[in-house]
Amino acid sequence: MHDPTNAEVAAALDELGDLYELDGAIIHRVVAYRNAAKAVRDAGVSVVAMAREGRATELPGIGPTIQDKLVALADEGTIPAAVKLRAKFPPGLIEMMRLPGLGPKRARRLFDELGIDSVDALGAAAEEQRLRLLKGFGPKAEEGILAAIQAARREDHGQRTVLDRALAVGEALVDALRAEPSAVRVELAGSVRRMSDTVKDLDVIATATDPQALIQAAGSLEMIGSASAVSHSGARLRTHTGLQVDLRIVAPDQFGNLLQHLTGSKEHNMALRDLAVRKGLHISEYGVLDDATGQTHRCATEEEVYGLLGMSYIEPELRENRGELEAALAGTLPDLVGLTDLKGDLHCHSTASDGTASIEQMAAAARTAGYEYLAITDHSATMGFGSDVSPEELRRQIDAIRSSEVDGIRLLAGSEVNILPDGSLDY
DNA sequence: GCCGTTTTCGGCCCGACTGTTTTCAGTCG
Repeated sequence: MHDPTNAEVAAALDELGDLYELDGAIIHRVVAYRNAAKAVRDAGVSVVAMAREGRATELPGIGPTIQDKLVALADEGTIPAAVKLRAKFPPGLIEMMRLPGLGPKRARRLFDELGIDSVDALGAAAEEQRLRLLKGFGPKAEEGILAAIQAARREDHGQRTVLDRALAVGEALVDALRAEPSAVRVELAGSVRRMSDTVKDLDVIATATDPQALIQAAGSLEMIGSASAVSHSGARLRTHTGLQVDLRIVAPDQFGNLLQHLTGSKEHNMALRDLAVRKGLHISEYGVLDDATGQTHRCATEEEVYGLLGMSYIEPELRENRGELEAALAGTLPDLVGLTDLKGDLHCHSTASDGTASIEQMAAAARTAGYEYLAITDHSATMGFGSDVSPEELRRQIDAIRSSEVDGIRLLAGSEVNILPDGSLDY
């Protein structure tokens, strides 16, 4: 029997949180389990091993009670409280409460009062219009539930877009909006601004001399397929590529508040607000309310928002509540590696094998990017693809690379480059 | 259930929206 991994422990804590939520526990207790699950997921060492030594409480969000439950999970393979609750609530209930529009309270009432214990049973009951018998449920609820079930079955909900595709669409959209006469400032927010690996949708915020004109113009852009939820403050757009875009127009003196709010992450914002409350400040997308004066500070920039909390500016890429808030308070935020820090590329293929550009073209591109060196690493015949390169041809290519005349860039033959332990190059 | 340069008890992020209600609970981002 192996010790449960951190991922397994975290899943067990999340499940217990779900079960307690169905059981009607106060939300803070449920949140405590989810926080603990996150702490376990983020831990770099075995949390079960820590628990056995009584040290799991060293992790933020894990106290004596969860420490004990972790030991039980390690010793008995399960948490007794979870066993008890699983007997009370069928697994289908957890699936039901995950449907958009349903939550723990409503899922629980459907189970208690109508005996509905699975998504399938729920769908059947909605079809037969039996849900409206319940107080608080009406025709709209039945409609919404059926739509949610269909969406879940189609599995197109929860589908995410890889960053490079989302970023390309987002930057094109921002460029197009900036070209509108009514636009003053247009920026990407959300997970794409944090450079998350994948994103669910795009958030764009803007200031404008004529908000209505900009919203109208956005809906008629060539790349936009449809616009919905159009209001005085924004619109929901969908690109032809299928990506959803939430556009928000904001007053210039609140641009920083909204940009900070919509950039997230949710975890970062929750921790930031929690920290602010301890200082008597309340952060929202509209401003920062100071308990002491009753005044709400509107911030044109994010620097002002973080500054009010005594923090230096936090780069979007760091906003995941992984210690960046503490570092911003202590002034120990790291300098992020940026494109300008890249000194070269040690893996590229030319038209000599399966690349699409010549050595000279790539060297010129590398020089434009500010690189110091570029290693050409074309396939040899032993790789089994690309053109068949004999040892003689390889030698000729190395000579060609060495004799290529491109100013300001050092060209290396990949087969002859070694990276030394200290990171320097030997060739 | 966790946590504390406001507390060992009493708090725990903020606001909008929705459908169903006669003032709001539940859900969402």
